[in-house]
Amino acid sequence: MSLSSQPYKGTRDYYPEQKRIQNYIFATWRRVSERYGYEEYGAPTLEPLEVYAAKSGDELANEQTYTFTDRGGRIVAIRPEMTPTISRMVAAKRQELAYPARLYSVANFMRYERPQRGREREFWQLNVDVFGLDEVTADAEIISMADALMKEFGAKDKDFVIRINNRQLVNFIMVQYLGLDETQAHLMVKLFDRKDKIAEAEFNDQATEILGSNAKEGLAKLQSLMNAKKVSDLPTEIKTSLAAVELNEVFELLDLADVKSVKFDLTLMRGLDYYTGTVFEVFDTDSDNNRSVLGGGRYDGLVGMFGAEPISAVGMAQGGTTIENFLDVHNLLPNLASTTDIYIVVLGGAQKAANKLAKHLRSEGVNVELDTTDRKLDRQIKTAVKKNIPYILFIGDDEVRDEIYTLKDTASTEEQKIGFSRIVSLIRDRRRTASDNDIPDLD
RNA sequence: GCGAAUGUAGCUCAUCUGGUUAGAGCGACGGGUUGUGGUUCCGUAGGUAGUGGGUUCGAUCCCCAUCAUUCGCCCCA
Repeated sequence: MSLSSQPYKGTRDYYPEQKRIQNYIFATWRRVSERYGYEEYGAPTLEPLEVYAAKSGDELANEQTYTFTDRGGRIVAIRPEMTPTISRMVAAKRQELAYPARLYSVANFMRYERPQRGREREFWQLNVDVFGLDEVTADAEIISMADALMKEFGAKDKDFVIRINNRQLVNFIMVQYLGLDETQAHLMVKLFDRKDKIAEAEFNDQATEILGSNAKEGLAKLQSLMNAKKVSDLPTEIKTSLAAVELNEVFELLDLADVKSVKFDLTLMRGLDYYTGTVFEVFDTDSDNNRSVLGGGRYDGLVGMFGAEPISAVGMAQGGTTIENFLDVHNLLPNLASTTDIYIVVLGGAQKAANKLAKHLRSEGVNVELDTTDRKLDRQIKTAVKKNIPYILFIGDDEVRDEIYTLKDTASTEEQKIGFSRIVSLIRDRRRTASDNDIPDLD
């Protein structure tokens, strides 16, 4: 019997070509996070299941989590998200941390779901969170970072839109304005969430059903709500509520921060139950990839779940698969070269000298792959090209004698005769330019 | 968890309403022209048609099951 070479359902193998892309995404995540003064942390892949049960939402905790029972009878979950974990970590060290605590992580997660575009069972995610700030400046900072992150990936303002809402504003509208009871409010929230996916008539039908005896008045109110493009367009009794005032401040701060692609969207909910204030989501505006590529919000109650005094929190997360799809659709994926700088092609009987040269180059910090196969020249070159190695160095009898080598730029096919020390400085220069742009590009 | 489509060589696909040894391009590998690839010439290897059953004289083709992939729903990153 032979084993299947396919990866487990919903997971991916990262060969060097894919891993380069992933590394590029990770590097961009880290760079932007650190630019805003956030520091990286790590955490266990496993957590007790109950960490998720309370606040993540029933479906995520009960049906989408990989769980098993360990030998001590404990029910263990593979983390499906980071927010409960970082909240737990902050709660544990609440007395020692310096506030505001700005933290980020790049980590993998698993969810037991049906895989489809942009959604895998194992995925990697950036998590950025700030703890200990009650003020809306924190909300604005996180959303500004979301904008900066998209820009760092090369996106333009028109490529994405940041939809912003506030959970307390939604609550206020459901309870105070529409006068719904708990059950009705819950159903209405679900309906709001689905609004973009269904026709207007269907929305109205379902809204009528939920509203029951107040349908006529309620529908009229809903209509005026849906027409509001800005917070200030909302009916007076709503826009003077605390939540609306705060949301408006968030928009003002974003405007000051020059964040352009923002939009008030009363139907934006986000699925997770732990959000308590601002919620936002970055959507791709391209019709081929009309989906969320980043999301987040304020969740002031989660740290307090771990027995500590409550600590306010605002955070966001971006999935590696979704951003990769975004970059693909918008043609923003850079041409990423190998981490190997030079591939040495050996001619005639120069193998010994080539070995020595490789050793010298490596001792100067140059990444060198040496062809030891004695194959025909074109085969050796093909290997270097296929691996996307930026330079090919030829060494044969002439080169050994003169100590001047032929160095070929793989992408441009241009060649130069060059000595040892100049090769080293050339590679160093290239590395420096590459890290300035932070795109290890061939061009 | 629900619905739909798909599954033939490493990849992209053929195989004309079931009919003898399943083909092509690209790729891989080897060699030639004796120091230059992505746009040379010659050659070689590689498929129990996802898997398991069934119908039939005969199945890549029809039926059932199962696995996988893709696209939706649910949910969400």
